Amino acid sequence: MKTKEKTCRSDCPVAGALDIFGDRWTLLIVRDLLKGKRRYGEFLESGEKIPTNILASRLKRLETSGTIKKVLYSEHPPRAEYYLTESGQELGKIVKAVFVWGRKNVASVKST
Amino acid sequence: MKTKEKTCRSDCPVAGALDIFGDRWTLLIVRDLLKGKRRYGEFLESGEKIPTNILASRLKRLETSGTIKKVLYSEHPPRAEYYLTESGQELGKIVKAVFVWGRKNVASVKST
DNA sequence: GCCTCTCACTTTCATTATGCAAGTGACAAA
DNA sequence: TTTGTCACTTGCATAATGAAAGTGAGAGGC
Repeated sequence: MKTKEKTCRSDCPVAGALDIFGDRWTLLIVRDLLKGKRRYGEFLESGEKIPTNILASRLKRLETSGTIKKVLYSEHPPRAEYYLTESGQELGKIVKAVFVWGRKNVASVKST
Repeated sequence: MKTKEKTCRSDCPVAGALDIFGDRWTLLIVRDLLKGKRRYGEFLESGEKIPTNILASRLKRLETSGTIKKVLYSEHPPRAEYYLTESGQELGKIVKAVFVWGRKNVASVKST
């Protein structure tokens, strides 16, 4: 019955996907996960310097959408590591394609 | 000499690419271009109802980055059509991958 | 026990971006 | 002359972003 949890912009899969990762930070987190980063503090260390509140909100959104999974490695104090789910791995392929595209087509990056 | 026009977030190609299309609208315009849409008014008709000022700013950014090209089909009054450049076509492949990912992994879209 | 430190966030708040609506300029048609 | 269309631009209220400080749950040293 409940097909949609909230009013969507459209029924287009591209729009739906962008509602999950259509911003300047989310795919950078996926990139870091592909690099093997697992913990909150590690994501903060990346060169782009994501603000802590943004990181927290994006991790939450990725988890809610089933793209990543939060796994506790300590109960007391609560400490967690983040992993890509299967759909997250598939999103990883897109991130790799974005990497290739950016290396070839972004002016400020082409000139290595 | 002038390697970067402005301070970038990092030298990562993914970050550079997201500075061009990392938002909730830009890839929808590319999607529409893939569908054969060419004119301003056509982009406005899409189901997501992009605001006119956002559309104008995104078209400008895509043109500046060399992803699309604006071609006048009338001088007086000035009327234009937009086309994907070569790098835009390559970005189109990513949009198609996003479509496939979204259809498979976005809850509000899966249930068709 | 007490103090300091780390990790993983949360909160605050000024700044920026978004998005709705109305306005503008250049014509074409009636 | 009036109306209409296309492609934007402008104004403004609201929402998102981002810098920085704060919080809570312990761990480790003395």
